[in-house]
Amino acid sequence: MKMLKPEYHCAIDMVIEIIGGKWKVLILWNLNEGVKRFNELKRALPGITQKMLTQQLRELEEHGLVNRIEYDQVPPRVEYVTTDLGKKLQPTLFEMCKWGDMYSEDRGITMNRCWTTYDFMEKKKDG
Amino acid sequence: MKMLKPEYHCAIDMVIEIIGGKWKVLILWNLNEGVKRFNELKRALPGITQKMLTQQLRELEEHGLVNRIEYDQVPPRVEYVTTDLGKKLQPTLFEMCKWGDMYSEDRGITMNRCWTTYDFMEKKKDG
DNA sequence: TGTGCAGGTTACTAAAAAGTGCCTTCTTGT
DNA sequence: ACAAGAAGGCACTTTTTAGTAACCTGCACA
Repeated sequence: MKMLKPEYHCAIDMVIEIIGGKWKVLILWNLNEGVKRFNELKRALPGITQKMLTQQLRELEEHGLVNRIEYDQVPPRVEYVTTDLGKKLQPTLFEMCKWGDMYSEDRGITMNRCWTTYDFMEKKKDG
Repeated sequence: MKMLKPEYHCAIDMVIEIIGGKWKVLILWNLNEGVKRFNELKRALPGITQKMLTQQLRELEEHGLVNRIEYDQVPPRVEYVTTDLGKKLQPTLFEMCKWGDMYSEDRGITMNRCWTTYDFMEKKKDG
């Protein structure tokens, strides 16, 4: 399991380590819509393997960005939810998204979007 | 050399790839103060190897965040400067820094700082 | 004559991150 | 009797990143 080291160059490096995993942003994006179950997330992330989803969720949990809620049922029921710390990351992701949008337009890069600047605008309007 | 793939999950993933190298943020931080020569950067980044500095600078250049200016002299003189695209990244880095500061305080993590929220405030005041 | 400096390159190695495939537990449905 | 679904675990391989060490050019200086 990836641990945050006690020493970083600076806060930005730390942030990159926290949200820099292969699937982290995508998971946060999905959980942003609301609470989700394991297999629900799995279906929402085409191409992710069971192992990677578990691993990334565990890391997000360890870093305090998501909560894992286990219900004592059979068959098991586990739900994932973003924490307050995770919600507070939104403005940061928004800025990254804004720059990324500008950058990719400038350089003619296309991509499968998840978050767009527009999504954030909508969210702001609703909130 | 690391190429940006034609396809990304989303803009945020792309941004992480662009600034996510081991020394990228530190280099940008240093170049933020103004133009620097190769060995000047090397001295400013204790622990970096020649190879890593060259490599990270090449990637930053390829991604359009810094410019490499080579003077035709002997001994060689090469200067590095952030581009407009690189300068536009500042608000993003500021947001990352802000969240990181809050996060590390919340979780009792200490670090060798480069950028701090304070630095950005000062910059804003001056500009 | 050879040492140093500026700004690299190349080949090789080690470590970290991601991906693959198969195993498990319990229960409901056919 | 057997499959499927939920939520993983474990061992192994591959790919990606980072680090080490040696080498190069061309001049200036002792």
